[in-house]
Amino acid sequence: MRVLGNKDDDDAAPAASQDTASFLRRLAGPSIMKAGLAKDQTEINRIIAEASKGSKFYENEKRKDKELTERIARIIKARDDVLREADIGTSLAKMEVQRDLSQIIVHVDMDAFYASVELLDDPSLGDKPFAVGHGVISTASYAARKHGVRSGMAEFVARKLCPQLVVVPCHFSRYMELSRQVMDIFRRYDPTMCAAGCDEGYLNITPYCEEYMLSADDCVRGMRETVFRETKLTVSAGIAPNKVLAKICSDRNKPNGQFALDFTPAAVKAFMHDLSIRKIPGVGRVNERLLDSVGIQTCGDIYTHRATLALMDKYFGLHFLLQTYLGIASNVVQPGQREERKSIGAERTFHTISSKEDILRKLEEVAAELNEDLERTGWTGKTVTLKYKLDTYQVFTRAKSFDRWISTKKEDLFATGKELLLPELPLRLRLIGLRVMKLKDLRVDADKPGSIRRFFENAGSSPRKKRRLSVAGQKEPNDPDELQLTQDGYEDAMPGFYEHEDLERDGFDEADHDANLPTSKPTSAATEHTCPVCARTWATDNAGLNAHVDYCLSRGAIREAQQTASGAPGVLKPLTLGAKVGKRKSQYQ
DNA sequence: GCGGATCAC
DNA sequence: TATGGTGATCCGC
Repeated sequence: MRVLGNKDDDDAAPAASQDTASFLRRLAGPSIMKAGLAKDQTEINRIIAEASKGSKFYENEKRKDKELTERIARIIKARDDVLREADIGTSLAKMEVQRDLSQIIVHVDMDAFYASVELLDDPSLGDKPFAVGHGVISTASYAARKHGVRSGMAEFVARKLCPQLVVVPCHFSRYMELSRQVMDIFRRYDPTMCAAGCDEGYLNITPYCEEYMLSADDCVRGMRETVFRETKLTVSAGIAPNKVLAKICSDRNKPNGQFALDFTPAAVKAFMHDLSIRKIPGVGRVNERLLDSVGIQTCGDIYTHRATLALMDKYFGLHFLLQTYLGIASNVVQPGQREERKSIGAERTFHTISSKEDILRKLEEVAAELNEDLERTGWTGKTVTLKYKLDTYQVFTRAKSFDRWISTKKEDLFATGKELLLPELPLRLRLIGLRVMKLKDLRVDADKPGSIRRFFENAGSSPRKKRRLSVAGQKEPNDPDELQLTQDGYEDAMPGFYEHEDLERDGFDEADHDANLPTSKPTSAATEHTCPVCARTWATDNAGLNAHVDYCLSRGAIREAQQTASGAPGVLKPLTLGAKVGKRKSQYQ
């Protein structure tokens, strides 16, 4: 870099040099920025420099400017070193080479599953806004969603949003029964399909389409029609070259629709470019905020801010984000295996208790439940973890490991839990749980994967694939040069208390934030709607309304509803820097 | 190995 | 008045 005042150079007119310009500004003094609009500050600076030239003061200023210039150069070099090290261009090129478009992956997702089953069993629910759950909403009917009712929402909040809401209790055995029926249909199209919870799954329909000379779209349409014909349940589907894309696509034309991505790199990248980062599995509310803090809202922004991300790899996980930017992920579909289970536990929420007797009674109940589950499913383990939640909702865990397989007897589980809990007292508790980890399978002849019995036995578990193609003598799986696109993910989680959010078709996903405001243009079937949360009215369709309601709710409207209801101030959870984005083995590698 | 935190379903 | 249960993974220590 050039610095003003090289001996040979004094009479040159280096006005074009950035460094020179900055030195002239420096020389002009620290108050220059406050000087307001001088008529020609550059000319003034030149005159000042001319007047000072040769003085000790001038030489000292020149030295300090040189040092600053060098300091900046070191910083820039450090940045460039990091970027060179990260070598994003090469990384992207390597990833691109590994892109596999040969497999047709489908994500199938039942529409408002629990609610649809309830409607099936009680047609009188008709078009009424209703929800399934108790205390907390498991699933809202589409009519209820129009009022802003969402899964995971407290029932009292839901009633505030929709006073005429009908809430029916869960009938898990019915859901499991229909889930099994539907999964059996899916398996006709891919025998090794992977159930992901009771209401969704991943299929590889490449062999099926080939055998029956079907397009992917026709195959999936037929599959969805079959499900409806045999169960009267509707299912939405996404068709794409990998699981992450398929999952995002299945949300696109919900309910009772399907969406196929073109199987070309250009189409995939275009699809990703404007997609909200929040749509990426693994990016939840926290990571969304963290990424937003460095200017990333869409997957396209990943590339825009790649330098920042390279510098902050430790916090964000550059590899994961670059894969996301390119729309590259695993396309391996296979059923979850029993031996992949990592832990088994039981926990219960109750009204706040604080007496030692009450607390120990609850602990004992939880120990009894866990004992049942362990014995029924044939597991033991080496580590017992106690979990408790204070009446402030803060959660704590305490663990104890043994050098032997533990007894799964209720009394022994209770004793270990007690040992962990007593030192913590006194406490005001609203939840107690026990979990056993480092499992040992007591059933040597485990049921075959995909069997009905296995499905029910595993209820509540969510085994995830670790490393799929780890064949002895093969390439080291962690070789950074070897992109592991064969890594599996989204293995079958079993039914949770409620199904995940499933929004209606949107036109919201890839829109920017402004598009979530009532000023956004309606797509089709636009009529006058009023947001149940912010009370604004505008012309939109159901999808637009839902998108807006989600936006509203995500901006703290739930808290407001609570305050209105309880008169108590909402509690903002602190933002913490937790696990970095991605690096989820189940998804990418 | 432990505890906190995040995420999915 | 009032907000779930099960399981996985990652990080820092």
